[in-house]
Amino acid sequence: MLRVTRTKSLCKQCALNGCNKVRGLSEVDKPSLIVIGEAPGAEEDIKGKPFVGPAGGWGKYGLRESGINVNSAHFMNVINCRPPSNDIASLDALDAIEKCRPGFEQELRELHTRGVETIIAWGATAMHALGIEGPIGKNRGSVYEVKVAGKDFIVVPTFHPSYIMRGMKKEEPTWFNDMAKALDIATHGWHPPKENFQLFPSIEWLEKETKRLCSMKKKPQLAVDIETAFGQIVVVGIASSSEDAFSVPFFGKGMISYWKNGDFGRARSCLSRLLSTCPTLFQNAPFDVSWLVRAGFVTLDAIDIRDDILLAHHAIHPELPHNLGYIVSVYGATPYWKDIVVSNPKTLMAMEDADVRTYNLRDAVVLHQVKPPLLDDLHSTGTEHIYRGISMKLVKPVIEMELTGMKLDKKRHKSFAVKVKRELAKTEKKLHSVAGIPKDFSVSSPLHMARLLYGKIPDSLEQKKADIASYDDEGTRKRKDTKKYRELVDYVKTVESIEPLQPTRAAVQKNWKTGGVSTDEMARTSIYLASKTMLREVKALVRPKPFHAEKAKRLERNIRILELIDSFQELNKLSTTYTNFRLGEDGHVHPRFVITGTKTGRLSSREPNWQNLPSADDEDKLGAEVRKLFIPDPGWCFVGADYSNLELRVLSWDSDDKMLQTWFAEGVDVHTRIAMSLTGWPEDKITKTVRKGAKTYKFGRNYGGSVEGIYRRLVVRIPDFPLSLAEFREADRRHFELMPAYAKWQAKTREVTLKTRTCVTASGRKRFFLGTDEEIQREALDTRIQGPAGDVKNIALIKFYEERNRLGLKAKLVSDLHDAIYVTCPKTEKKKVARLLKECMEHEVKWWKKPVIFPVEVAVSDRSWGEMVEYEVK
DNA sequence: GTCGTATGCGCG
DNA sequence: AAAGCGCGCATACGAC
Repeated sequence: MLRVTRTKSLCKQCALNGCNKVRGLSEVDKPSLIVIGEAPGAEEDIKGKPFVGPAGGWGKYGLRESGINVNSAHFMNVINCRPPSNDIASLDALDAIEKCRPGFEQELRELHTRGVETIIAWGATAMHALGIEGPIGKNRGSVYEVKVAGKDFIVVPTFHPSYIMRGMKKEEPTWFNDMAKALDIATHGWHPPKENFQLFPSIEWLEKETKRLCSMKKKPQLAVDIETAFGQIVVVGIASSSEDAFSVPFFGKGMISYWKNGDFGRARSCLSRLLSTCPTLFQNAPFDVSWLVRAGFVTLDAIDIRDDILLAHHAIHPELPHNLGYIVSVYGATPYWKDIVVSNPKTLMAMEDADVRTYNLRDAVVLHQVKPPLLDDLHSTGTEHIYRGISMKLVKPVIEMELTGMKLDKKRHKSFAVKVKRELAKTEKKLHSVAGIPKDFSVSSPLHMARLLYGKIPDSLEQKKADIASYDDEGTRKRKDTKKYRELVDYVKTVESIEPLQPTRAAVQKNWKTGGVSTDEMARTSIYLASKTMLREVKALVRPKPFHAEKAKRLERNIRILELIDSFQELNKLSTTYTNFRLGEDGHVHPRFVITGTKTGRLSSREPNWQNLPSADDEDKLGAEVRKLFIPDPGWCFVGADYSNLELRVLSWDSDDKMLQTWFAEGVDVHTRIAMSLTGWPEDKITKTVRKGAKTYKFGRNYGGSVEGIYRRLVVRIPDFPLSLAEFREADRRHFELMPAYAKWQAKTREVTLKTRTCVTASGRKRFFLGTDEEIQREALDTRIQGPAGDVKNIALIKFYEERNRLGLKAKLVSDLHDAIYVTCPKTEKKKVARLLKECMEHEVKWWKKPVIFPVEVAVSDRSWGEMVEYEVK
């Protein structure tokens, strides 16, 4: 046992004056590593031992989970005495850090002589005390060689256990990893990566190196990373191992060309040869490769994209962040380097060439570093087939979608924009003039809206008023002729001049997650419906009193305002989101599709998000125009196909629910059947409203919604839904009775999720949940449906890409809408492509040895995306 | 000014 | 006590 008393010489001058009450401690004479925290807490103070309180308990749990023998660690703090109310930032505590320093160093020296050199720093205080600057969030997981008290130590900073204890469970796996890394260093020693970088190649050197790499018998895998600025590739970094890398620069500081005269062409040939001869490795290949293809350095066909670190990490653990800095902090050895460059092109081009290229090559070599441990994890988690069989194969189809894009009908877009803006201005004017809403009222401001709906005064208003008052105080020297002052005054004036709706009878709706008031469409609709009811009641009075007329007037104002606000919201959304698209040189909009964008395996889309454009369902709405703005190239057309009821079919198949399966097999309308099963009514009694209600119910229930929660939303969305809550509960009971397999599937999913805190889909995707018990049950229910549905479509995307290549068709993939795929092709190919798309999408799935096919419906258009018409495939 | 968080809303 | 899931984007707002 080792117990270290720190020098007491400075204790008497220390503000805490505890005379190092809680001394560093290990159970053995020769500990294997050192764990440093901040300061003793209440419990430690009483017992006189470090890490015996709740945070200490969590810390030891973390150590054990990381494979560390708690008894072999030496526990110590930056200071040995408890700061008042545990406040490490207090002046007294800061004083103590200084006064305890000699003792802190003495303790580390003592340990060093015993051969202990590895330190886990729990939290920023310990990290800073060891001379490592910066925030813990960025530096955690990196390995630092530091000199303290004249001795060399290896430090791995990570989160303080109290941070994890306070509920940051999402960081827990990262925390374990960091500490396991420290254990590995304590056991096997620290071998920092070497960097053999060529930053300024001559053309001769580049050609020689290209020849050497490309003529090797076993072609080396090249890690590739690019930097871009002002629409140009500035440098391509290529790493042939975790230590050796070279730059292929094109521009230097200030966008000055790197190559002179004809050497650019020679450099370009080298790059082309490298990229089309050797297998490659990327962090986010869709980004880099689409740049490389557009720059003409390689074709999509020629490049062999063998691995992608981002995709691998996502397949292993979709919940975690996937940026390279994070992945390297867990799997790699290079200390955090991402502060070197900011994404701003101006700043990038102001940097020294050596700095930019070193950063770029570091991005490349670390890919080799982290690849082997990532492949191990893919193997041990059983997610290799997701990575190799789906994610990697999606890379090229996804790049193709981005490169293809869709042509924007400029003329139509212009008139659409004008129309939306005109309607918006009209609505706004009415809000001001007719409904008496102040001009500065912002529909997008929840604070304004809360004042209007509930008369709620924002909490921040008092502070703002106090601020204004402080301008009047003498001595503050605050000038009133400033923009800031005017804004304050205007803000208060606006909020106070909003006359709240009344009477409303609707209860204030709370946001259950944050406790704030709710001002969304549902809350507004509740008030709207209540106002309508009250108005009817007032109007129905046989002998109304004079104040009733006043009341009716106020209610009419409510109704008017809420109607106008809804149409304003709708138009505002259209105006801000869809009247300004960024176009490529080809006049196309080029959205990106992100393979790692979701936790379930769906794709996500961005810049712009192609997956949430208003659908063309409601012809009367202006939103229906948006998809019509996108047109095929001259002589080309669109072919699209969507799975019918994909998620519900996945559920019926995965749960083996005979009822649903029968309905699907018979080809009847399932939502009508569900409505019949809920109500017990015959088919002719199922109105559109009831069917809509049944659909809402089924979707909500599938994803873990409660009967009450679903009903609460349902009555607002479908005001004339005929069932009472009691009847709805009864319907729910009946529904589950009718579908015992579905009920069992849900129960089993919940049970397994709670027990394992993981979820495996039929398609073999895994999630390792980090949320609360309640959250993760709902997430698991959703993932088991959404995941396989996404993968059915992912596989179709891959199949189409491959088959199209095999057949040599001109058709190109355009878009992915979760349950639909859109393609563009010459009109002459329409028939072939329609058939091919249907065939590829209706592939047989054999997961869990239960073969199944999910049927699709095909549609085509020569005109626009918004005018697709059904197409019979022969 | 820039950033992160909250809120709301479009889609499946 | 109650809470449907998965996204991206626009705006507001407070902190730096």
